[in-house]
Amino acid sequence: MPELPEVETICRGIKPYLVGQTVKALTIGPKKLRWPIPRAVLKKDFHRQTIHNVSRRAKYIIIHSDRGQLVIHLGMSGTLRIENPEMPLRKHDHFECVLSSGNSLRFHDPRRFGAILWAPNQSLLPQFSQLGLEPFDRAFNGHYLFTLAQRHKIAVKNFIMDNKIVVGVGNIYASESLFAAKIHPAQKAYTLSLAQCHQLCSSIREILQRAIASGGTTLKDFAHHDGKTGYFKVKLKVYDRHNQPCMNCRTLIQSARIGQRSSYYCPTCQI
DNA sequence: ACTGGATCCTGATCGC
DNA sequence: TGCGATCAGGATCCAG
Repeated sequence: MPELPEVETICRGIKPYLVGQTVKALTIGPKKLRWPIPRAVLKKDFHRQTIHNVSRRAKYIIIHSDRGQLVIHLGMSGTLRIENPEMPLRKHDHFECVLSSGNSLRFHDPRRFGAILWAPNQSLLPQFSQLGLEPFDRAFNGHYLFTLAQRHKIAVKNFIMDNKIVVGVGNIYASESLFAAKIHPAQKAYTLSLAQCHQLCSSIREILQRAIASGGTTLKDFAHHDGKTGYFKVKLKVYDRHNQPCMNCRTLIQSARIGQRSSYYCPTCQI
């Protein structure tokens, strides 16, 4: 479910509840997520640690302690909640971390595509080793995209969704960014001009930034929300708008499968 | 080295 | 109302 803006929003939302807290208890469910939860090492190394920061890399949420980092990925259906540990765990709650404040952090994920990992200090998770640039990194610019695009024959939509190129662009914001940049999603990456790459880069940044800003406004009551915490509705211009009029030119929005994912575009605005 | 397809799961929705 | 088919916002793995 969550794309980068949602993950960033959740990160900011849980941070004040976690920083400075000590891990008083861990409850780890029996089911494996994308990978098994490293129960033994978490009980040994994360239990009783103090959390001193919460950050994000790509769509991973990183909870920093002295001995290492708890790394959380929400997959397609994962959510995090701050709750009273007295409340019973719900179906599909796979992980709970009780804090010294009396709150608990709970990870809920029906589809179990998410992940909970442990990264000891001075180690690099394999999941992180191949990641491309953050979209807000200064090095992520038109030249960077243009250079990489030369080597790729895939559709530009798949290109910008490739984590080795740039992280955090999921299926929704890929469609939205390409609409903003007026680029057809099926255009082959290597045929992009430098100008298109510049445009695409700034569109991606702008779309994600706007989504984060809109998520920020819903942050206030983070701990009091239910499972929908952290999600927000952004005005999407093409995604899920098949056969609805383009907001620029009124042409009907088309949908197509590109790389096995549904894609939406305006056949008039996006050449 | 790059590419497309299969794959891990559950739940919501839709047509019959 | 019930039932099967289809689809879902992610990311990895593998054969070619």
